[in-house]
Amino acid sequence: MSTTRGARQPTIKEVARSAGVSPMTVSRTLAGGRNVRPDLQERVMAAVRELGYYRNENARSLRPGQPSGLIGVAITNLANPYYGNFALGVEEVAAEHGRRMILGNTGEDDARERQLVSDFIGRQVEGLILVPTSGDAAHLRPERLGDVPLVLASRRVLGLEVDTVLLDDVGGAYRGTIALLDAGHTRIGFLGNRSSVFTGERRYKGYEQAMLERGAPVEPAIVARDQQDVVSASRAARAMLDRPDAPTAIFSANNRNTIGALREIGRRIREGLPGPRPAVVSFDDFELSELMPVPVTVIDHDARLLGREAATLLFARLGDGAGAAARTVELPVSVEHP
Amino acid sequence: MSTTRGARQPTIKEVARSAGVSPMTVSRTLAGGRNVRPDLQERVMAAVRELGYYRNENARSLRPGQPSGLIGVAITNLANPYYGNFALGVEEVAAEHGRRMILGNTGEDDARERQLVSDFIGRQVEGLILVPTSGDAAHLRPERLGDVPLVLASRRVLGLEVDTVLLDDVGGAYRGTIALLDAGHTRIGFLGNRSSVFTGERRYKGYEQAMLERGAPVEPAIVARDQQDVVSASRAARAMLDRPDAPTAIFSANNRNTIGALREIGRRIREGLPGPRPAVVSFDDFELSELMPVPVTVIDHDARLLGREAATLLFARLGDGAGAAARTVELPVSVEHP
DNA sequence: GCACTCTGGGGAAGCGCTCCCAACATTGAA
DNA sequence: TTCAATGTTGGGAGCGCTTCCCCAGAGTGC
Repeated sequence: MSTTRGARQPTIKEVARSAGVSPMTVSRTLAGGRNVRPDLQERVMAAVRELGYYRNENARSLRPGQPSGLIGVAITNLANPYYGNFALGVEEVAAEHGRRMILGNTGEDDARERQLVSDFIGRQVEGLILVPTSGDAAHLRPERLGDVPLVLASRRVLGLEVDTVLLDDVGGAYRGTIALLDAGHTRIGFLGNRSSVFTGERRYKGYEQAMLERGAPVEPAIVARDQQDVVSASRAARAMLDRPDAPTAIFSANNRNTIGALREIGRRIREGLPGPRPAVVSFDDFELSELMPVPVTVIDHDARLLGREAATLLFARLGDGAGAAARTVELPVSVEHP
Repeated sequence: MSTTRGARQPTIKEVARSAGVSPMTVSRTLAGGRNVRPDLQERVMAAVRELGYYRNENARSLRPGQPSGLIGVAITNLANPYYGNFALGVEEVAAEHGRRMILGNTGEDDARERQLVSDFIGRQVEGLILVPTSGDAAHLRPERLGDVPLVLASRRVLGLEVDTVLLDDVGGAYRGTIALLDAGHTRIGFLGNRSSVFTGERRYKGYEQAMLERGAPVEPAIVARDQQDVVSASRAARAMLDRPDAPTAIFSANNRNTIGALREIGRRIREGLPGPRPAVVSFDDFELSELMPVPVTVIDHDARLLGREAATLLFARLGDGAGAAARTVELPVSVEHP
């Protein structure tokens, strides 16, 4: 009852004494019970229950060759439901392999990423899964990581030849833009991440490709590529729609920009402002898109699947595929019309 | 260059040999460098960089009294952005205290929760933060947890006297319902979790209290309390709205039920079905609520803050407040009219 | 009856690290 | 010059666990 601090966790020795056997027998029992008489096993298990014993996994993994059972995962923004789903996918596959996940949030800060990776390795993780920030990546080079395999998700890092899981960003953005063009739009605005963000660049490329192919103008005045959050996205959409030659459609390269754009469009409708009510294509799904006051085409993809795929690549490398060449998996996206 | 498996991480001994000092000097240098000559420190750091050495945190925490630097966090649903934000809040505070977070997802499964807790303790976490599932909680009793402090978030566990962070569920639900009644509604439907879910029960209580107080009828036919996901919520809303005496307003006890209800309402509007277009009060915020075709009042609260608060309670207990009585913090919610 | 194998069990060592203590060097004061 | 105090370094031990090795005893085949 008294939860006095320092009532240390019981050790294997105390279990052994309580069960009247040697520590070795306890260890063997907990390891599955090979070559231990059933009656002794039961005495051991009773002592374990009695004392509330938990095997010290850290001490266990100290022994070389003994895996730690941990996977280090660093994502850029836990508050984004997309990455929450991603982490969930990783966690599912990790659990299937009996591994636990240590999760860190980088917030797009590469100093924080370095710190996380270093801590992960210090904790003897068996592998790393990262949504990399766009900064310097010296700490991800194989000679720094030693033995620990790395899988990148969502984004690639220049000059780093490792397993990677990507979306079909270019193709999805292309097809989404084509959908707008097919609907008769020619002035199509672009909202997206800055070009140093891998997906931002790729999705812009898809947009640009479609526009050029159809001879539609890519006008700098209606291309905004520096919004990372909803507020700045809203502002960018406002500036665009305030112009006399406002676009009649908007391509948004990610969830945050979509929400920002729709907020601004909603405001204009509520306040009865003049000007177009632009159609929207959104890379990334969001809930209730069908209830929006303007038609929204969604370029949908499955974050959880992305996480599962990343974890699958990692465990493949932890298994047989140790020395194999780096693989890149590109997951398809679907364009869903309103 | 060759990443042969088994190119083991370098140890403190190798660093010592490379720097021409004893392992002790390396250890001291890494611990801050007290009582180590600056020139030796530099030689050590150079060797560390050269070899790509990472201190083995597991071995380090083996020594009794040495903290592991880990906090175990288990939440019920990572895919829910609400819990993603919660985890983010925990992570922030943990990072401020130099701790890392191990995150697990229970999926409302208490067997999984047991397993996670047991693994966390095996990894010598310094503390636990849990959004508990509603099942059996024997594994959370202090005699099972020994030394490891526990903080519950969002939900309480019957008969467990531990630090807890809650929302003002009852008050929020009460005020949200009152808002509907004030607007003239009397037939107000209820969508929520089953009553074994702590928040589900509390929020129903707030609704009921407001209804009874104003003499409005609480009719079983328009009270649905068993939806955990969007699809079943949608179905429940449909059944309710298909009735000849359909409610003119709906109180939704959480995000999932809100989304489901609005999907159904949107469908009815699009398809031009007859019947009321009910006003909605939603416990839990969601993005773009201002763009909905029916007025939505939001009972808003800050998941990230909830996480921060939970972590703060935990670190208080890890610090001075070791023996203090269990505390409960109830965070306020705000009712935001459309 | 004997040598052999097989099973169940214990002891010793050591994983990487840090605490404790001893040894030595250096300094300032007496 | 001597002594004590302080600063700097290294050696030994042990954290909890498991792998390797060995031993006792039972069973087996001849």
